Amino acid sequence: MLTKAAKTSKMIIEKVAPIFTSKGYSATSMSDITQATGLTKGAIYGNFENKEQLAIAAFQKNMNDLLKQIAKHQEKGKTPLQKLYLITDFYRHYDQFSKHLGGCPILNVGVDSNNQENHLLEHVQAVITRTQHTISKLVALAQAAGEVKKNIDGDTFSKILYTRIQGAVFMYQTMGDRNYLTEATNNIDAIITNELKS
Amino acid sequence: MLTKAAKTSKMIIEKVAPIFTSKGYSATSMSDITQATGLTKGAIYGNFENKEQLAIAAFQKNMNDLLKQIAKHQEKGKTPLQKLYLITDFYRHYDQFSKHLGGCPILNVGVDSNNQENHLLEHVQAVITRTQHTISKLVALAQAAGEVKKNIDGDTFSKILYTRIQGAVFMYQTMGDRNYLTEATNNIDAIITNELKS
DNA sequence: TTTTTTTTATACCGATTGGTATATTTTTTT
DNA sequence: AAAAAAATATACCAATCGGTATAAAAAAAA
Repeated sequence: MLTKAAKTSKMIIEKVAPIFTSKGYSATSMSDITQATGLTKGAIYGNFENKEQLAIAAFQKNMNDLLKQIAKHQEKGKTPLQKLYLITDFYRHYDQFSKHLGGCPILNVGVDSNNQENHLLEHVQAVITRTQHTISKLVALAQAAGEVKKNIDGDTFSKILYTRIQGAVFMYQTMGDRNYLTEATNNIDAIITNELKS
Repeated sequence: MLTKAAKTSKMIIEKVAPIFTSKGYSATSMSDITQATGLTKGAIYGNFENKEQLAIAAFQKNMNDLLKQIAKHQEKGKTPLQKLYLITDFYRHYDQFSKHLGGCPILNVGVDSNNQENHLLEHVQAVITRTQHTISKLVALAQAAGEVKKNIDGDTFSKILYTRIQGAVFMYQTMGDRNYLTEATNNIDAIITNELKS
């Protein structure tokens, strides 16, 4: 069973995560946090060391949600190649998912924490590296299964894919036009079909 | 001749612009501004209505610098197609240029001002729209000159180009790896050569 | 050069910032 | 149910926030 403290911490993180993601670290105040949780500062600081640690916990919660959802979305695919298509398919409808996260945490926290004194950037970098690695391994599996050409470099492809998706996410968010997501994901699918597929 | 006031305003903007771009609106304080300019708050508020107006002026200064530099870089090209290649070439070395702007103002201010109460986002959107239009017109000129296939849609291409570049800029900034810029620009050049060129 | 206007510095404003000591309440353990 | 432990609320802290009234200084106009 979860202790009372653990439950409260979880509740705080859930309420606060979308605020940090949408407003950014600096623009999110402790009073935003007490207001959103219905708790006082004493309670918040009883559960978290300081604002930064809370922001890190919130980011990790977002990452957990995101990566879990991507993994779940891939379950529908049977072969590695199908799973690859399902990653782009996840981002095709990323507007719906990111909405309840308060925007894309990778993009928002990545930009927000750059040139800042907090340690959030390192966490963002770790997730990006990890995700690219996942895609790269998927390509390797697809190659082993004979679905993808052997001369394709998985690392290079995963970087291109990730870069293009994040570009589309940025454009979607700042222009408010989800067509950027559909255009980019459709285009990546075409690349997979035309250039990767054996 | 420039009046004293105009000179001071210009100086303030120049000193302050990279701070706003790198730290973001909310994390940039008035004391950051007085410190960077060597002036007091009285002088700042004598030249600018408030913090937001100063941030807008700083953003517009950055945009002026950026668009002017892109235009200048294109001068080396004689034909519309050559100018198109020179746009991607500018972003190939965008790390050097953006450094003295405090990062990419489009990316940083675009993300930072999302879900915020200030009016910066609208300015970012206007610049993006304008830039995409410039690229689109360049494609039309290249088509008129017989350099680019007639069936290419300039608007679609400019969106793809811009989205990919901003994705690369984001990845460069948050991963600290300028390879993302070279990879993306090389790849776009390949698309121009293989798919656009007639 | 004197007067007028503009620009800047000083000193302040109330509000809010992140954070904490302590008392009270609520859980958990016994 | 009583005692011990943990979690929360209250009240506070100094520092800083963005912003302003006013007086001194500097520039522009006369």
